[in-house]
Amino acid sequence: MLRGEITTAIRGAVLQELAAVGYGRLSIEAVARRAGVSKTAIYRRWRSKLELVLEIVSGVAGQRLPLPDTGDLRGDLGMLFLIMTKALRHPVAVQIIPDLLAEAARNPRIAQTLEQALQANQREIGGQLIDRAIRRGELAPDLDVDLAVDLIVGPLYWRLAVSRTPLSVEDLPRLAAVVATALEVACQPAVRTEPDVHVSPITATIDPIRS
Amino acid sequence: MLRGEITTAIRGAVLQELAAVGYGRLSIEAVARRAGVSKTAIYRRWRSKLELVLEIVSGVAGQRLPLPDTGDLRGDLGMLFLIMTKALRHPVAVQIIPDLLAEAARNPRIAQTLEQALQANQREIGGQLIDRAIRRGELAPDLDVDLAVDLIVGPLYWRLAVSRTPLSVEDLPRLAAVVATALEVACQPAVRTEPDVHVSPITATIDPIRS
DNA sequence: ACACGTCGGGACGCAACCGTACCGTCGCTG
DNA sequence: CAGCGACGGTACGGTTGCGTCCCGACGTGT
Repeated sequence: MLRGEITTAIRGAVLQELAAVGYGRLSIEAVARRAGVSKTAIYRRWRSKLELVLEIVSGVAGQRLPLPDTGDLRGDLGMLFLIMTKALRHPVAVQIIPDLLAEAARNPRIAQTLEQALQANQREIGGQLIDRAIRRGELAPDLDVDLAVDLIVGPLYWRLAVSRTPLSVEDLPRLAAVVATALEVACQPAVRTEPDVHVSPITATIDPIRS
Repeated sequence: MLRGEITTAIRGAVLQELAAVGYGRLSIEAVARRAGVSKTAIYRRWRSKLELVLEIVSGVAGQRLPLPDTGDLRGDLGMLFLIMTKALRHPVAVQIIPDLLAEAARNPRIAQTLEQALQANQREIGGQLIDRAIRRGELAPDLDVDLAVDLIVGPLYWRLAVSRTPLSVEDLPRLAAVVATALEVACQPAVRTEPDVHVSPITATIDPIRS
């Protein structure tokens, strides 16, 4: 039987090593060194570096966390942003995720695993959030979901994982409000560039809630 | 005197190798092999792998391209998105940029160089775009610039470099319109969650244009 | 208590890469 | 035309990591 404590030590070491040097430079020896374990212990558990990383990462990223229903789109968005911020504030996660995403562009198996773990999870959450809003009447049913996901995830991911400019938690509701408004407008193709609209798409979308 | 043709070959090989294996696995020998050049030729020109990459990347990324003034915010955004899309469609660029951004999180010198090259350039463009809109009266002068940049760059970067879902050029104007609306709303802290507003922030922001 | 099976640790051969020292060649200059 | 200086290419020792093999230790079942 494999000793669980050693398996755990390896998992932790992989994540730390992944954050420290990235997938490209990840070496089994370094993992073993960091975990205080022999290489054999690793090779006995995983066939290769790729499977090692895939199994561990999908294990960590695959855990689905439920998105509580706050009652309205802005609240749901704020909640989602809070969860995302919490996750991407972990120095290990914020280091690993962009690295693996970059690596996924060249390694199909990594891409596939991330798709199944992270993005499926996130798309489920995003879809959930959007579906709720549609059911509430906050968003149009024919909303472009891809565009909506980009609008929801893009700005916060950019800020936290790419730009890395400090972002306080108090800013999240504002971001949520702005993104919510953008989403409400996104399903109104009539908006365009004409400033002639007097009944704005926002009120037009919000109105059904009150009726 | 150093032979320019060899220097050029090295530059190209570095970019290709960077796209193929990433910064972490980039090896001088592989670059020399790909360029059809000896290692000495490289070491004679650059002290280390870091300086090699920094110099070449900043050379490529540092070229400032002007953002034409289309007359209104939506047009400017569409133009910016077109430029971004064009840049991020290059298979080499879309591979290198996320990789270096991930690497920048652990290597301060890379972070600094990217900041100076890419982000300074981009912030200049973004700032230019925002300044113009403010001067036109499309955006409020007290706009949160950081938030605005996140809203502008985030969605498209996410779509092109992370999610990598196909995105046709025809979708860009729609994205531009949505982002523009979001920006217009972003400076109206009164919006919030109350659906009681009858005069929507959009028309409130657009109105000054017509006056 | 003993024998067996399994696990972890260290060692080994092999390959890739680093950075450098040396050597032949080319072009410029007087 | 001859000499000099700088360039590019090859060869080398050292390091690191890969994947495997063998051995000692430990626990278990009878």
